[in-house]
Amino acid sequence: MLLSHTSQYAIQSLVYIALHGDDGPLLSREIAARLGVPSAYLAKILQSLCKGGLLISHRGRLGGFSLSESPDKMSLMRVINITEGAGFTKECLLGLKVCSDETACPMHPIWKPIKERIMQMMESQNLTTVADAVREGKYRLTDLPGSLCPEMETVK
Amino acid sequence: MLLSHTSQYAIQSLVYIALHGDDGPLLSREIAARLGVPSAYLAKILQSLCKGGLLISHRGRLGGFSLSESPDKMSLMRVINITEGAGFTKECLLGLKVCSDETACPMHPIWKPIKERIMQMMESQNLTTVADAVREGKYRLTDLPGSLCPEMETVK
DNA sequence: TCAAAAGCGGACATAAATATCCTGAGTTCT
DNA sequence: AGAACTCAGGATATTTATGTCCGCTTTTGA
Repeated sequence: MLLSHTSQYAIQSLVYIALHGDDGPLLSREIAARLGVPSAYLAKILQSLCKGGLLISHRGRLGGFSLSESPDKMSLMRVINITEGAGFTKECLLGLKVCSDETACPMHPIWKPIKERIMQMMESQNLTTVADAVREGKYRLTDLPGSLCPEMETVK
Repeated sequence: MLLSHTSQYAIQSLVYIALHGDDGPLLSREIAARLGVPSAYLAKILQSLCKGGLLISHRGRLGGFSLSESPDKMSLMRVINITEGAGFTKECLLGLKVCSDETACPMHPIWKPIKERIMQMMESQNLTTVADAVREGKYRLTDLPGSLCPEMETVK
């Protein structure tokens, strides 16, 4: 509801790369398979994350995608800004064209603090904090059994 | 982002009816014009709100739509349940198939309290509280100038 | 009784998000 | 150099949400 599939796939992929990308680039195809997400579509998303400066792509043999910088420098807000567009932070609950503090919709005073908390969460959470939560073992990234175990057989 | 256009139109319409529906049913066409929303589309939405039990429709001359019960008994959650479907309260931030307290996604512990607050807001706010906020004059329902003034000339 | 008014509901149209396909360009290993 | 591999990116397809159209039924007032 809050995030599009595109954003969800993007976050999942980046966290996956943060977890498993230490010894070289990861294949788009492999990431898609691990996350159980359409491969060709994910390829487009990874492309846009490259343009957005979060990923670096490598072509040819041993190619793939790797993070452009330290994962703890990449907040979820940076990801969302790329995948949802910059308007994300400005939208009104009731969909009014203009809804600022001055000309507010009737939900504004109730919605505003909640929205701020959402933004704060997106700013404070980054690829490392999420990846750590996964590594702890308490939380999952995907539905696929063992999808986060490096010892699982390689995707063909 | 959080709510679809359909839900936004639905809430706006219901509040409009709560504000102006005291002396008889209101026309779908008039509501749409006041809110600046596509008329034929809104008609469908009002229809589904009838099926959902929030509105009563009246055909023929002097027909239109009126609330089925007291506006303070209609929480926004009731509206959203009709327009977004029941899954709304269960969705995961990262889009995982199953994301409960037991098998949680990595965002779960951060997202859960925020989500609960959103639900709480939707439960506690009802057509009367929102309508009152509009009546106070501090907040708007629409972008149309004077859209909430009954003395504005009738929509033809 | 009849015409006008209003919602009903099915069919259709458009737009945006999601998903797929294919060819080309860059890279690496032999 | 050549073969195998991988991303780039344009074209296309599918799905879902949104939006439109029109003939039908119901209701009311002249």
